[in-house]
Amino acid sequence: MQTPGETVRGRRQAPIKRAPAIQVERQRLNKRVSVQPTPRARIADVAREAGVSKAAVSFAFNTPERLKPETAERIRQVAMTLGYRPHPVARMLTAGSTATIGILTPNPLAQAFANPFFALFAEGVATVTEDHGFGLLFISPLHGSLERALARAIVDGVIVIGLDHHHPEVESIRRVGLPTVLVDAPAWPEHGAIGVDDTAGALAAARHLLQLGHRDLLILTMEPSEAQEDSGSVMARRMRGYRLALEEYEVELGPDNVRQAPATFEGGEACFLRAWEDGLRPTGVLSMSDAAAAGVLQAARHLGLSVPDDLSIVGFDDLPLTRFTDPPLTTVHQPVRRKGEEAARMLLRALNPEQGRAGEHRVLETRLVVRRSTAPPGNRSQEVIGDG
Amino acid sequence: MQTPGETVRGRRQAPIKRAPAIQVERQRLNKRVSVQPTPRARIADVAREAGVSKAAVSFAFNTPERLKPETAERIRQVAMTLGYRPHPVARMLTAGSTATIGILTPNPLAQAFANPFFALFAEGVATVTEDHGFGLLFISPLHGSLERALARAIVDGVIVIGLDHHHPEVESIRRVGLPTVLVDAPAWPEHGAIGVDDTAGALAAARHLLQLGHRDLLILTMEPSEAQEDSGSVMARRMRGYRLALEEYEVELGPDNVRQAPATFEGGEACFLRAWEDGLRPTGVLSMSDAAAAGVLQAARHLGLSVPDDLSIVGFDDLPLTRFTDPPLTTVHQPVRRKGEEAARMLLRALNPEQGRAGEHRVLETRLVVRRSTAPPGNRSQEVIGDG
DNA sequence: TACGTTCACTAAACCGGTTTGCTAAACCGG
DNA sequence: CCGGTTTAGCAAACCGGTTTAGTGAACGTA
Repeated sequence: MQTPGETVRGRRQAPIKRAPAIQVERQRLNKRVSVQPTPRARIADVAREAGVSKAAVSFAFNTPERLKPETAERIRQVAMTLGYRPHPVARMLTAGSTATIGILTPNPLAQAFANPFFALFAEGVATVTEDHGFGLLFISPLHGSLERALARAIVDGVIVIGLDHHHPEVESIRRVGLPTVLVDAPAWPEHGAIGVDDTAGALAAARHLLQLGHRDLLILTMEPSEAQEDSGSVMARRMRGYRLALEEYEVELGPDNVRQAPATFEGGEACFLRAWEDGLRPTGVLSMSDAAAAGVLQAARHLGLSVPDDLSIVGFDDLPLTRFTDPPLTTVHQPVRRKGEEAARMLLRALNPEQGRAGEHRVLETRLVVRRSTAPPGNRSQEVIGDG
Repeated sequence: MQTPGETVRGRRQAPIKRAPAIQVERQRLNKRVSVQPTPRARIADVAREAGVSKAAVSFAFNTPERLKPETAERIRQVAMTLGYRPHPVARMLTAGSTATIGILTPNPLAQAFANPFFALFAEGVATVTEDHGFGLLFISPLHGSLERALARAIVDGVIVIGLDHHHPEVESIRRVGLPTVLVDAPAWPEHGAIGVDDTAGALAAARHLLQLGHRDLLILTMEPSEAQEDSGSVMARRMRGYRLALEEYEVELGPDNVRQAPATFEGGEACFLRAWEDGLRPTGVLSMSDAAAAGVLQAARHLGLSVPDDLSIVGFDDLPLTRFTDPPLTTVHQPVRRKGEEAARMLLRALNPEQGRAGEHRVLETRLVVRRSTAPPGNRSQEVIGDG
């Protein structure tokens, strides 16, 4: 009852331990069994089959010039019929590099992808990495733990987006010592970083509305809200821009007038509707994301408000979709795709230490793009809360 | 001159071969040198430092109950101070699984991400994979070769999207024997597959326009165009739906009236403008993607055409953005996100062969969603080409 | 005191490749 | 026919972990 092959007692992970050899043996005998999930051919199988050493097989693929042409050809032939492909993991172990870089986000991926901003950023990153032959792995918290996800991640380096000081994960990232580029995050001496001038952009956005005559504003911030006023996060920097403008115009902001909404269509829509129910009647909305701004547009339509006559809206990001909304959205432009490209380039540079300094720190520009979602305040819902 | 350690002659890949040990040694002596890119601590370093065997270190992390609690603690302590994290690649090599699944697309990633459809699909996939603790790797052609990209890819299985019979890569995917789920592709006996009823959706879309009275239609197909009429690809199936409706209404389609455009905003916009320049004056547009349809909307605005009075447009996909366009887009709904979820679930099932059959084949439903981009044809640009 | 267990840990094999050092045979000129 | 150089290919070490089989000490028991 206890065949020598019966040593299989490992956990479910590797139910066939020594078995593959036998499998392949059998498979070779009667053409193709393949009821099982096809035990992969290993280099040793190819070697045996071709009557050469493992080294020769390796050479055949990597440095064929070390072999007699016909030998190399024969080996490749055998490999093909066995359906052999070098096990990428094993290969990487000796190569020392994974040819993959990671994009790390503190939010669940489902949420990240719901904001077109993320896809656009990824597009930028992908352009560069693809060009250099790198794969792209998305790293997000697994079962709530970013740390665990990071430990599993098979990458040569990571691009971290949306992580501020308050995430305890920064420390663990730092500890593993993976080459890193931080995007939209507080600078970090030993790593590269890239961001945009959030404060200036927000300042311009707020000034625009104030200049038009708006005095009752609603501000929509983004998801992770803790410690808004601290200088670390994107949100904090944008908030500062808004506040600066408000101070210039000596406009007070009610505590209820700063609200947090996920940077998604639904998030913005729901948030504005709730504000409306709470009795707020702003004439202008400053949203930290275009996605949420588009949602507000939707909510306004739903409430029978005309944009921009009854309500002005300014977004942030200048995503492609802003040109399609009804009306086209006034927003703060930031070079999202380029941010992705630059981040990727910085990281690739950090991977080849000799060719460039790590620890670079770049800030790209923002600028206000005025479209048709903003206008001087109308006189419809003006007096409802007029406290000025 | 030739120290024994001077064997370093390998390619740039591993410039420090035997060096790390020395490095770490030095680092241990004078606190922290770290001018170099921080040579990672290996399990042997931790073992030496803690005065135990490699096995013990491994146990400390994976099966601490096999160690005396204080030993485990001490080891973990040492590991922490050395900044040790188990090399994920090495770990995977023995584990036999990578805890990562791949999404494979035949287009460059930059292009894929430019179509919101892709992000939405990825969102669906991510929801499921994340839940099961799997990472997500995007695989796209590296330097033009999908095959090479696939060979490098460190995944337990792949979800293939947008690959039809005409891509020679299918054969190579098949050969490596990776668990696979095909999305929107012709079924394939040994693998799972999932798609939607494209033909029915397209049929409904075309019927809708024809029923409204449109007789002069422009059809926008998607990127890879070869062999459109063959039944394999999504495009072919949708085309069949369109043609079926046209036959029902006995409407002829000029050869110029089927045009190919990338499934992006810009693609649709440029394509319609070109058609217009070529003298085409359709009253209705059938687009195989919402992205291109939104582009057409843009182009129409640019040309001073009012939608739907002068031009009716029907998209495909029912992406979230269709609700924000001006006017909201009539389109064929397909459950994109759910398609991603189901594909992921099928693949995960295929990875645990015992718990479910592979080779499943599902077809989800489509349905027409009428919004405000379609109406009976006006009478403005009617007679320009009126040949009926 | 001898023996069987359990405990706590180690040595060595292994995962599947790549790379190094070496050798046997072929080649080559004198 | 001999010494030196190439050529073609092999054996073994290695990458950095995990896992198995095994060992010595401590403990309990008769």
